[in-house]
Amino acid sequence: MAKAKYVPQLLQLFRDYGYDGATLTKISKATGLGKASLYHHFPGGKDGMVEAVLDHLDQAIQKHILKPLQSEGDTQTRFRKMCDEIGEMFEGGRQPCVFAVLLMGSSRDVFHDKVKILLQNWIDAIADVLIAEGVDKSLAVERGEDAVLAIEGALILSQGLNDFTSFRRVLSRLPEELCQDLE
Amino acid sequence: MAKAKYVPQLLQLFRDYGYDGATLTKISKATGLGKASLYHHFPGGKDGMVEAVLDHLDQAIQKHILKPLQSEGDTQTRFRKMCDEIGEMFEGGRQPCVFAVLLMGSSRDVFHDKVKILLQNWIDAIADVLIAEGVDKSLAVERGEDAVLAIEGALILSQGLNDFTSFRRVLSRLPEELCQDLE
DNA sequence: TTTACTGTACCGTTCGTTCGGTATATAATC
DNA sequence: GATTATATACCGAACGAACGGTACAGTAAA
Repeated sequence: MAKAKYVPQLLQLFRDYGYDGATLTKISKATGLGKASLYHHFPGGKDGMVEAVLDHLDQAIQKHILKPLQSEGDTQTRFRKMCDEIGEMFEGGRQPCVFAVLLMGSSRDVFHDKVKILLQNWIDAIADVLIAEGVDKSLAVERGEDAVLAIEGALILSQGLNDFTSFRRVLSRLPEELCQDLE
Repeated sequence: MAKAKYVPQLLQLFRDYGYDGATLTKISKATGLGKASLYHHFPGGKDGMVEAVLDHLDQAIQKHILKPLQSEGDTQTRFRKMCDEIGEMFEGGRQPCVFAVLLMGSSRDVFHDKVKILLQNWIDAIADVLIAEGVDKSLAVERGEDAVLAIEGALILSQGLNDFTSFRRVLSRLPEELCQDLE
């Protein structure tokens, strides 16, 4: 499937222009595919393209976030690994989160359910690590939420201010914060 | 000026649908004003409406955030007041932040500068309080950034999960966090 | 009689989508 | 081996609908 070639380009377009702003003309120009050809690869149209992007992201999260969390070694080191990967995924804060993009604007109603699941998975993955370390479940979930929330907020602030130090700061202190009061 | 009547409705429309999604047809329907009337009140068209909303927000921030911060009384109590106001402004996490909305999508290039200034003002207002309490300037700015960042992130997470507890949690612990290590 | 406002009809443009059809390559049939 | 089918990849042109925006005559109020 040649989809693998186009999905990353679609991801970039939706990050740059949002759902409404990423017009088929822009997509056509960026991918080099005619509009009709786009509908050959993505019969679901524009919405289908977003679905493909979200599926791709689901796998990317599993690979770059869940896997580091479930690897061997010290807990804080594993969180460190996750944060390193996140730093790369968002290019040091220069790239917005597609989840946030899709939640803002007219695309919210259509993709809210899928985004919710992906966010939930992310939070749960962090919480599960803490639970395995003996942290109370509700506290572990709270810390998972706080972690994701800090990352999302840091992305918005970094892009809003055109200054990416806050994103780096959040990522660098996150492992320690997550592990506070551990055994 | 009858603008005062329409600007809050515009704010709501942009929050709900984003810049691209808030079409003139929707705006016309929601305000009860025909297109011609809209252009009479907002000669700048859609962009002019956003400008009006941002100006309105600038005043609202001064009234509901800067004023509580500069009032009399205990520092932590003043932060508490600010957080209460913020809780109301975003209806407990149910309303997205227009800044974030405008930063996502095709409207980013047009309004980025204005949004940046408003975010900066907000951060500075928090930092100034801490500086007046003897906190080192760079640390004070960091804390201001962390506060705004947590609020923005909590809004995204709350709306993404359809669960507003994280927003409330962030607001409730923020005053104490901001005041840590204060004499 | 001027000014503030509005309804209607319309402009050109762009939106997402679809149709009809053309290459090219592989597979099946003779 | 030559000849059909079948599937995949791709595109130009056009579709109706909706977009942001405007021209203008008309009404209401001062």
